[in-house]
Order: sequence, then structure tokens, then C-alpha cells
Amino acid sequence: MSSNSKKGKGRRKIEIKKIEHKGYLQVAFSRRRNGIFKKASELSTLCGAESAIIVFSPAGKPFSFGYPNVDTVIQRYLSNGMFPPSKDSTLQLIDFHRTAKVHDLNCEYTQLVEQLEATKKRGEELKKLVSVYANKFDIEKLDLEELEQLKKVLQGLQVEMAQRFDEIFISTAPPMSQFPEINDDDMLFNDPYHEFGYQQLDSDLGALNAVPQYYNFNYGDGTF
Amino acid sequence: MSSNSKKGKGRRKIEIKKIEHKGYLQVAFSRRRNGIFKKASELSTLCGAESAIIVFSPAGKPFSFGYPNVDTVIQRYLSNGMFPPSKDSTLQLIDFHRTAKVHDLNCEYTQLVEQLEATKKRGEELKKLVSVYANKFDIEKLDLEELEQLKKVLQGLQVEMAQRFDEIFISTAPPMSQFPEINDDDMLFNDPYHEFGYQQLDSDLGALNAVPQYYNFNYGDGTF
DNA sequence: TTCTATGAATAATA
DNA sequence: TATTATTCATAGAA
Repeated sequence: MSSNSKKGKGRRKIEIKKIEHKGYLQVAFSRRRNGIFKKASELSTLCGAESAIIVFSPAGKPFSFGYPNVDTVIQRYLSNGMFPPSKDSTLQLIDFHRTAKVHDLNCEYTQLVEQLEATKKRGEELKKLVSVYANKFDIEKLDLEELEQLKKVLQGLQVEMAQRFDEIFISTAPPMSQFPEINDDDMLFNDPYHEFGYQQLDSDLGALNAVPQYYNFNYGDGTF
Repeated sequence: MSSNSKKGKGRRKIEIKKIEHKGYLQVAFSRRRNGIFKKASELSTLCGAESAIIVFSPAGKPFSFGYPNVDTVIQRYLSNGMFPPSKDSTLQLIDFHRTAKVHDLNCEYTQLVEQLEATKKRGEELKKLVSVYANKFDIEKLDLEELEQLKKVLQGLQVEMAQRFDEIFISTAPPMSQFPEINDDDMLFNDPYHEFGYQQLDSDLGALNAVPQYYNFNYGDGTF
């Protein structure tokens, strides 16, 4: 009467945990990846929703799906709130704060509200950042060498950011138990998902993102 | 005997095309979005694969899923081949060409042109920005939200850098035919997907990306 | 929302 | 790969 006893020769239930058998892992990866891409395509067709999926195989090979295409969706995602289509700088700044705030809410870090206050105190630097960026620099004119330099600068900055993130989280993080609840309304994630939350990253990029993203971004009010 | 006659009160087959009924559209969007996120989480758990999904609701609201988190995966995707871990400069250059080409193919050129146009509008301030950043700005004083914003700025920059790289390499690149073909083995897309290729979009965003991305990225040889 | 009956995805097998 | 027996997802209705 055990649930995993073989009754037929067809599909059997599997436990959702790392597949060890290499051969089957590859088959499963391929099948499921295609399944997801298909689902996404249906979602986009049915609902007219833009979507992008990026998957790296265990071997590190990238696969992607996008409607209308991956880059557009990523761009839209990354620039959300960052590049409001066209507003004056005041509105941009408001947007900037609003975005920060919403992000805060999404993370469900209650204490970040206070940090938001602190943020306002540093408005000057932020304004500078925003305005510099809003002034639209010209990457167009950089040649390869300059790009390489920029790359290094950015990479250096990211390292610093990573460290800064770590500091912040180490110094302000509440005990695990207080960590953000995931909003059940929009995130019908059940058990299987949460295990991710505490997964160890093996890439050093991980430091940049100590906080796993098992949440939805919800800008605006409540409706979807 | 018609296939859509109601036999039971349970699930019925639906045609995969834009849902017009607003109420049902929302329900379907929500259900299916969660279904996809669940599938993705299973894929990641079962195969240890990194994955990211971004979906914009019809209303423009972003939802995302990521393992280990969205930003890391996007970063990895965007910088793939762009920042090869460590190769000598010759190999790097080859890599650049290959990546640029593949990226170009994947984008099917469309939005690249337009983004190039947009990029051209940008002023001369990049160097200023770089120096501001290089001067450390005051990363020391940034709090979490500011760091998040900065992170997005950097990611935005990387997108642009990637594009710039592409431009540079495309303009100096050898003929198409020498570039790596995309491997059909891994492109297991069947009929259902291709219909997108000719799908009419009702959002004006559609015009931007007439060629949807129903393909896999296949760097490297053939194996997954 | 929650509940079914049905349609689809897919684990095992050939 | 292709098939088949199951489990899983989900359209429709409550």
C-alpha cells in the first residue's frame, strides 16, 4: 500500500529533489525545460503577457524563451522604475523613491521602511546619481578599450556593492524566523519553493544577492 | 459529436489564442503563471539548474521567479561570453565574436537597430558617470535601497555595454557563414511555438519585436 | 476562492 | 526516440 509501489509501467510519482542519476537528469531537464517553455508560450498567447525565461542547464548552457523576446523583457524588467519612459526630473525622482519603497514592501522587510527614511537624508547623493544617469551618457562613443575600462570599474563597484550588501544584511538582518513572509496572495508558492530560500550559492555573484527572490514584484496597488 | 460539446462539468479543452473575456483572462493568467513558477522551481530542484522567469501581466505588472534569484541569472545571461572567466586575450576576442554573432542571431537583429538609435541620443556624460563612480561616489554611505538602485543602474549599463560590444564586433565581424550555427539538437521546439513567429500583437510593443525568440541559446558544442 | 472532471505533461519502459 | 500508464494542471462551475 506504499504510495511508491509500482502498479503500472507508466508514469510514477517522483520526489522533487535533486536527481542523481545523470542520464535521467538530462532527459528530465530537457523534457521539463520544453514543458515550461511551452507553458510560457501559452501564457503569452492566452493573456498577451510578455514573458522571458532563462535557464542554465547543469552544465551551464543557457536556454531561453521570450515573448516578444528575451532582451526586451529583461530590459523592461531592469529598467522598471529606473527609466520612466519620459518624465521630468522631478517625477523621475519621485518614481525613484516609489520604486524603492515598493521594492521594500515586496521584500517584506519591515525595517526597511526606516531605512527609507534614512534614504531621504541622503537625497543629495541620490539626486546626483539620478541626474547623472538621467542625463543619458553616451556609451555610443566609447571604443573597445574604454568599454573594457568601464567594465573594470563596474566590476569593481559590484564587488564593493556585494560587500556593502553583506555588511547591511549582517548588521541589520533579523533572526531567520523574522525573515520576510512571502505574500500568499500573489505568490501561491507552497512548500517546495521555500527550500530555495536558504540554498547556498556557489557562485561568488551570490554575495550580491544574499536575499533570494521568491516573491513577486508588485508595483502599484493590488490588482494584477 | 462536436469536440467542444460539453460532456462533463470539469475541465474542457481550450484553444490557445488570446482570451477575450477579461474576467477569465485574469484567472487564467494567475493560475498559469503560478503553474509555470512551480514548474520552474521543480526544474531547478530536480536538476540544479539556475533559472529565471519574468512575466508582465497584461496590465504591465511584473512578476518574477528566480533560482537562486532573478538578478543573478539575468546577470549570468547578459554577461555570458561577455566576461569570459579567464582566457587569454586572443581567445577572448574569438569569444566576443562568437557571442556577438550568436546574440545577434538570437535577437534576429530587430530591436538592436532601434536600441542603437536610442543609444545614439545619449549625451557625452558616460565618462563623467564613470569618474563619479570610480571616485567611489560614496558607496560607503549607500543603504540597501540605494544599492538596489545602483545595482539596476549597473545592470542597465551592462546591457548597453553588451549592445555596444555587439555593434563593435558586428561591424568588424567576418561574414555570417563563419559563425557558429545554432544546434538543432537542442532546439526541440515543435509546432506550437512557431506560431508565434507570425502572431499579430495588439500591443504596440509588438512592433518592436516582430521576431520572437523561440529558440535556445547554444553556446559551445552540442551537448547540453 | 474551492471543487471536480478532463486535458496535458511526463516517468518509466521499450 | 516513441509509447503508455499515471500523475499533475487546470477550465468550468459552484
